[in-house]
Amino acid sequence: MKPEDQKAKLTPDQGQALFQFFTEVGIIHQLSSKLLESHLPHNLTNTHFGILSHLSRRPDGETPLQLATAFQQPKTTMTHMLKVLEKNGFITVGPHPTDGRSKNVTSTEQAHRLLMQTRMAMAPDMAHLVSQIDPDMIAQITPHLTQIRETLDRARD
Amino acid sequence: MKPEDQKAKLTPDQGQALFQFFTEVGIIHQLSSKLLESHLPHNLTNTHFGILSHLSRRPDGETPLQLATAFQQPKTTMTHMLKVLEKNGFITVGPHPTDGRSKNVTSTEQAHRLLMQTRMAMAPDMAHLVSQIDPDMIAQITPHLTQIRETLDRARD
DNA sequence: CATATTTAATACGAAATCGTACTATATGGA
DNA sequence: TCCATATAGTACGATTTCGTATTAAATATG
Repeated sequence: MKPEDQKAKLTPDQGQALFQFFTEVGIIHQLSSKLLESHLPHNLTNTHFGILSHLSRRPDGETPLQLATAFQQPKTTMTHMLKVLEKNGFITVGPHPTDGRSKNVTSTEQAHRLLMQTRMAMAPDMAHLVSQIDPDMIAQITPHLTQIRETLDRARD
Repeated sequence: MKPEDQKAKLTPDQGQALFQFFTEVGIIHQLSSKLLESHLPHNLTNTHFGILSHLSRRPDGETPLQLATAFQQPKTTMTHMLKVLEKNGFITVGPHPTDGRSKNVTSTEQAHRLLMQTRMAMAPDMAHLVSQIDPDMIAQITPHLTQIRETLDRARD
């Protein structure tokens, strides 16, 4: 093998390490989702909560398609999720101000209350985790995760 | 507030940081799952692949319940997934040698071929990621993730 | 300005998820 | 041994997921 070999090469160890990494990420995701959902009304998921949280930071609202892409969900799945949130009074769905094909989704006061309430309810769990995990370590790791996420995102061609 | 205050306290910043961390983990999980699934037969998921991979390291097989707990899935979901894997010839489900209530699940030669093939197919993607991410960083982070995963796991009471 | 193409959302149906209830087997006392 | 209780798996049904096809509105092109 010449050094001018261009192709990026993957050693078995590196492949192994990446798989290991993704496996841990997957399990953490599942466990943390369950932890969150244990404090939510039983028909609401992690993603529902994420949508409400996202909308709370955007008072002008978002379109269903924006939400679908933000949360990596198929449009049709988002349609259904929004129907659930609307039926439970956490969002209002109105006409889009400038695009007649679209809709405008905003969160309600009730959603705001749910967010506060849920964060309250999770505080003890979070405190427990922080007592076991070392928040500095989290703070150090997160930017790296962000970078990995961005790379994965760009790689989705 | 006296110093002998016992309760673990959570600063808003720490809560914020944890949420941020879990959010990144969730997105990475989704993106990496999609990446893997793009190289799998279209009716197989991340979890199916995980099951086959898990079984390939256990020639004596596992019970459905062991698999369900290993992959954080409800028993009934596992029943369905195994039915799919069996119908596609990736596993065989036989009687349990010592427990009449249970079953014994083993992976087939065809599953072995699928695993090899899929890892092959993913190699270029993985190599691309490694070229952008720095494998040492992954190697450094993963043990911390493992620790967090274990903590979360213990915390599920 | 007419019309072809693209885009946002949904209707619909097939499949997957998962909680509840049930069956069959195992196990731990009396 | 007999029976109470626990455990492994599944049947079933309500809900969710998501791909395909459809509708309606926007945009581009001539």
